[in-house]
Amino acid sequence: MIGPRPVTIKDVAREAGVSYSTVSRVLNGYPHIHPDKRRRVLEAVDRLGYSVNLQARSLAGGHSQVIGLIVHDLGNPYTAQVVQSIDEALAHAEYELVLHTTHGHHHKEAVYVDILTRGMVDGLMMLIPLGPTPYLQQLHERRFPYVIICDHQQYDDFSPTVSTTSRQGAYDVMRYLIALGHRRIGFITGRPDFISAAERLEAYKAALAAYGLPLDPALIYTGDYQYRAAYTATTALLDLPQPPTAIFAANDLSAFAVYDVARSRGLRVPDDLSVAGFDDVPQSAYMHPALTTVRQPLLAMGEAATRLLMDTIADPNRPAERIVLPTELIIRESCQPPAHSERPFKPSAQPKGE
Amino acid sequence: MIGPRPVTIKDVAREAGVSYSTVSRVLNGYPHIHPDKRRRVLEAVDRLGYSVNLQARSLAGGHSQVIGLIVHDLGNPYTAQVVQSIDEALAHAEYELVLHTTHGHHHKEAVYVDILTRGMVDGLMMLIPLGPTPYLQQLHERRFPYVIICDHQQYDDFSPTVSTTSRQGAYDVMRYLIALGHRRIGFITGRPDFISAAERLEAYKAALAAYGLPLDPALIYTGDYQYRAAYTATTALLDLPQPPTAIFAANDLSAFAVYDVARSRGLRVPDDLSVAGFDDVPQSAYMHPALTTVRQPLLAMGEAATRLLMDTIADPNRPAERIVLPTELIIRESCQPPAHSERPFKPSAQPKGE
DNA sequence: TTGAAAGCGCTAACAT
DNA sequence: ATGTTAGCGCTTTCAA
Repeated sequence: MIGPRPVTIKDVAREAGVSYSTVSRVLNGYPHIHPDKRRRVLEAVDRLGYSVNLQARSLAGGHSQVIGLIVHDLGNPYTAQVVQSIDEALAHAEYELVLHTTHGHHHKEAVYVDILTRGMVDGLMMLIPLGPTPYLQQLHERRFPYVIICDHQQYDDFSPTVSTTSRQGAYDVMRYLIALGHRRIGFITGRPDFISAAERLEAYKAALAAYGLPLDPALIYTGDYQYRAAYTATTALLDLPQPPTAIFAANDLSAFAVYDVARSRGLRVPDDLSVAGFDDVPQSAYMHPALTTVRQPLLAMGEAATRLLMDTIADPNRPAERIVLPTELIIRESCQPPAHSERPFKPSAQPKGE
Repeated sequence: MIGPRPVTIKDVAREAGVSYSTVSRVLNGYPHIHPDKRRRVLEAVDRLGYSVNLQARSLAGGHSQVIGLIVHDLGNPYTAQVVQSIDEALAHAEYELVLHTTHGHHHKEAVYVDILTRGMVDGLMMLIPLGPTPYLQQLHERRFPYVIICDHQQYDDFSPTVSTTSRQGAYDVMRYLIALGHRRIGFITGRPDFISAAERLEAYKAALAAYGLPLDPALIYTGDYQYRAAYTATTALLDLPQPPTAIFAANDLSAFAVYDVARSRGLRVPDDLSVAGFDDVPQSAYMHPALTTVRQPLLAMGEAATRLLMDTIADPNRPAERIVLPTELIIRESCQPPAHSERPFKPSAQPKGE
């Protein structure tokens, strides 16, 4: 890189006729400065078009005003939305965003954490759908500010966390489907190594149990949150001797696959088959029929995570806060009572447990 | 941040029993080093778990191994896809990604460019749908490596650019629709201040002219690449005394709105109304009917941009290369000959011009 | 082939 | 209230 040397703090100092630490003080909002000098510095900054070199500031022990975000996969709408809201919230707080994607390789997480926390960033956000790992423990011991965003509630007991009532959300779907009168409800799971997948499966089982419905293992088919696996799963489910009257897919994308299999077999949704998803990605509302699903408060998650991280940066010793955001059952058009039931099944009493 | 002090190059030097500039040399692949010392250094690095502080390296005149990406809006699938592919390509090249979103505020572009190019990054990528701006000129004069990604072909004449044959893509859609027999084709434009929108509109007009079809201004309705405006536009178009038999929307999201308006009026796509979009975002294939659209080579764009930037970093004085990637007409299910035409209209001769 | 030392631009003591 | 100075961790001369 050739061309005019960037304007440094020293240029400003010379231009304003003050020492360069005074310039630094003005720039960092240090209180006791003669109004005159402050004005002169500000003018010089303006005139010269100076702006701070974040690397240098950070190296010198200041803050970098950069935060690192490590995500698992940028490709799905869920992640993309959360990233966007984090990005927006961070912009308000005048922070830069360094983004790292592990592309699904878990071993890269620790590497990226290491790179980023070596002076590069003031804080770290992790949007990684996995369980506890050693680097979190280290981060915690170093009192390095970080926050975890996950769509379930338990990670470990020392990490600041933003999560959602996703288990409850899955339960809500099931309760809704059961109340509609469905007794054979198929379930397409998420990627089994994700905690979120296990949680939703548990909720599926819990709801069945709570309403005294039998658990038929044949109705549970393992997916991976992707279209293709869900397509296969749906085919298998509908080929069952006693096929389900409703299918609950562990995420919206999987639900879209259910739509397509149904359509290819001349089955109408919801008349012949009810379908519910999870996430409420933007296109779910545009589908036909519009998908009944569980909304994850994606925007709120990003905002909460940002606030939590800012608080932690301000005081790295504060106890780990955990924010749990509510999911919401979004009832649209893809579910109705099963074709052959005379009328919706009304749970007469309280479910057992819950 | 408290806790164990990060391992520095000096620690490694002490551990290996060499001077710390030797460590630096080993780490940077400097050739003339005694194999023994090299081994000892490497072992010490391993034992201590050392990794370089990118800030310091960058400040000291090395490279930061970080590249900056400025995008206009992370929220749309188009951007998200390109960002993902850039991210992936960059990871292969062992670069970090600093992401900046202007959230549509053009005045922020220059600010971000300034921040990022002050030592923070080795190169810059811009995914911003606008025309020439002064900061590009400056970047060019400084020989600061950057590349522009836009979906049209002309930006300025000195910027390395990755673009697509998007004008041709729009023309292809029109030719296809015309060949199908449509004579009244509605057009929902993109956001007027985007060059891409103007280009697609031009292509629309050019195709009409080339095939000797009249240009009815009533058939052109201004949108903004968003669902809502396209919904309004479609309503207006279908309310015309002589409504179009086909609607070409300047992006897929707008085409989805056309679907919905059609559906709400009991019009079947494509039987009663043909619909074409632009972009080929992932969900377009899942819609029913599957959307005929123009595929932008989003992944290839990210890869090409990365390669171009790497080349420019390697030699900042190389002449600006422009890579133009082909779009592709993806014919799916949403278009067919107009209901009342006896048979598809076949352009008998070459169109005039093209 | 290697070590010593001078900065990169900045912040934060330490002076005054 | 302000100037002086010592680093932050590293790369890169410059010597040897």
